[in-house]
Amino acid sequence: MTTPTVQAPRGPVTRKDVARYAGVSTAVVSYVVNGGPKKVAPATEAKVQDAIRRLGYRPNAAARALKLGSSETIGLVIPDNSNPFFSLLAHAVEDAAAELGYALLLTNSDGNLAKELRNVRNLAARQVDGVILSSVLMEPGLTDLESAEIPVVLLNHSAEAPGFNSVGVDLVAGAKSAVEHLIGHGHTSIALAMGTNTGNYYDGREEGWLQALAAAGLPEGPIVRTAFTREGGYAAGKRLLASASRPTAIFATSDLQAVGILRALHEAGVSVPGDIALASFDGSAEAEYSWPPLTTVKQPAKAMADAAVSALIGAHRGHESEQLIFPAELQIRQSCGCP
Amino acid sequence: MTTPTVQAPRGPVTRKDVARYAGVSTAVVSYVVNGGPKKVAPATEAKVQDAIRRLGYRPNAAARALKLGSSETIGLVIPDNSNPFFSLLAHAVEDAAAELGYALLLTNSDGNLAKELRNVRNLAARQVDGVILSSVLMEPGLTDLESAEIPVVLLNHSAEAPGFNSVGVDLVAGAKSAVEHLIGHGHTSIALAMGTNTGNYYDGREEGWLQALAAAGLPEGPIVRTAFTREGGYAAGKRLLASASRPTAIFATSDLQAVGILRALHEAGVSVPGDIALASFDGSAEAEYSWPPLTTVKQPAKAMADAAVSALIGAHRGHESEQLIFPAELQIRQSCGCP
DNA sequence: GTGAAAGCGCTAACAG
DNA sequence: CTGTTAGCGCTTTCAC
Repeated sequence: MTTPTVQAPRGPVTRKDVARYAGVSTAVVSYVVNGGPKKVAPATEAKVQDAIRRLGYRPNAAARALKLGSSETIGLVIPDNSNPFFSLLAHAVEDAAAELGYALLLTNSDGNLAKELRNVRNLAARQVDGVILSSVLMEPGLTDLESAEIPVVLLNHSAEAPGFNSVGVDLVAGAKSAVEHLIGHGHTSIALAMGTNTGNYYDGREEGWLQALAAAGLPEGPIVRTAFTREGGYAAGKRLLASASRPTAIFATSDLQAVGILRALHEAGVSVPGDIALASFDGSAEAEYSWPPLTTVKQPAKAMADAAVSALIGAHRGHESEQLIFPAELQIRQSCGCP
Repeated sequence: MTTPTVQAPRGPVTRKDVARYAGVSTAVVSYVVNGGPKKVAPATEAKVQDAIRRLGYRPNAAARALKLGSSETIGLVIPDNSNPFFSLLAHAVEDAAAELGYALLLTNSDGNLAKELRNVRNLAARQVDGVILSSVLMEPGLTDLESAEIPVVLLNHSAEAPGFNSVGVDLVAGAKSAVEHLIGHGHTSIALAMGTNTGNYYDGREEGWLQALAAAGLPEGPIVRTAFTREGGYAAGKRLLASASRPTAIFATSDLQAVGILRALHEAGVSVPGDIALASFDGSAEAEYSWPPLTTVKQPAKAMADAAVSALIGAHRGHESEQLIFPAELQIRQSCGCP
């Protein structure tokens, strides 16, 4: 029998078991597990490491969190991770958090204010070290986080939000560039398929569309307001097609809506971009594979996620809150009329 | 001054503060917070509730987790939540978990075995109460979870996995039904665009395709093996188009691949379903909005997620492991040739 | 370089 | 019905 007599410790093995096995104190085990704060003699360290391996010891995160007051976990609240843009964002947030050793508690609010509030509250109760919130509201109610002194950053938030850290995208400039591009193709009647937010605040994309039109001396095209979904876009497309003043181009405020519009257009036998040109916003992967591929304003999801996470983790009490706005870049494909 | 003298407790307020404020013991606070295990006089309860509200008390989840040995959290490991099917699944899992009061720690493995392992390990260390794993492997290495006695269920896992709880879909029957449908349209040369797993085990969808062909006395069409992505499908489409024996129909093992194939077909000017018919697998929302809309085998994501969560939460030690296989239903749209 | 011990916030026996 | 208290597993100060 070469195997040492490891009496299988009943139940999970704790730091105490390791200490006993290695013949040291529990403190020493802590020192080697955490690489500090005290130095340990190489020989002792080896003994401990060996004990850890043999016993299959895994530190208890809950105990650690209790002691340290930090769970090394952050919470993410997004409207819907089935939306390609948000799933991309969520993935990027997870990566950025993991990089720093944080795990991600994901919650969907389904665009529902009550659910958003519930999720935030729940996250606060779970001692997360911070919350990244993509709110349906312009000024989310964050009393729970505030009273728990949990840092927040608003993600995908492009409006003013004094007092909050936020990261968003330049909606106005992004939308403007898309509409200008459509204008460059010779269009003079450009509709807007505007997504409706629960919060119902004024959206920069509408402003950008307006500005581009005005700058070119063009009249306001028709606006149809609809959900930020494929279904919403589909409905918008049909309405636009039926309207007396049928536009020759459409700017949609999300790729998902554009995909819906595309379907409506195809069903009606109108050719894109021949009869009606189309551009949208988000730059999700789906936009690249629609037919025709969508010209879209691409949001730098990865960069935004990184910024949100580091703003959150770096957000030490007393920091000035800052509002980061990233530029969005027009990604030209074929739906606009480019070859 | 009508406001009672609430000396703002420095730092987070604990159960002790509440007890002091309400003039009761900490145990009583516990009883009212948890609704048990002891009864509390209504008057006392009211006092405590009031104290809780006034002080803004929120129980510390870490302490609770430490004491109870349960974090009320489950971990989910999926290949990629940017894949519409997985993002749908993740959303469904989150809903099902939330229903039972559990939060969801989300991790992506990016189809990468090392990352999958790392994520599982990390989740185990975080004292999750269970892990739902959509592994790249047929028989994932779960030593970390086993030694930590953390229950697992394999999700989206349709192969045999003795000893594990698993929930999956009937790949063979699903694929077969799609291919049979294509055969019903008169096709005799039906290609397979087969997704490649890292695990590289035999996939039931290939089997289903084969069976349908054999049952109809048809020769095996060409197979092209490619990634489970839009890009993979695109490459597959081009290869199929270029091959000497160009098929008249294609069965793709995922919607994403079908979307890629669609792009290749459109670019080549071949009409769908006129020149080449197409059917795929998953039933994601994206399939409904492609052009033409995809006939696809729909996986019951919601039901699968529910089953996985209840198998996990209900998974008491000693339970027999069971393997749930859900039927997948053919969703007929236009890409197959139906009007 | 190592160990003893206090205590993080909470639950639930046990005692009154 | 309410209070006292031990202890969950861990970190870290303080003493040796």
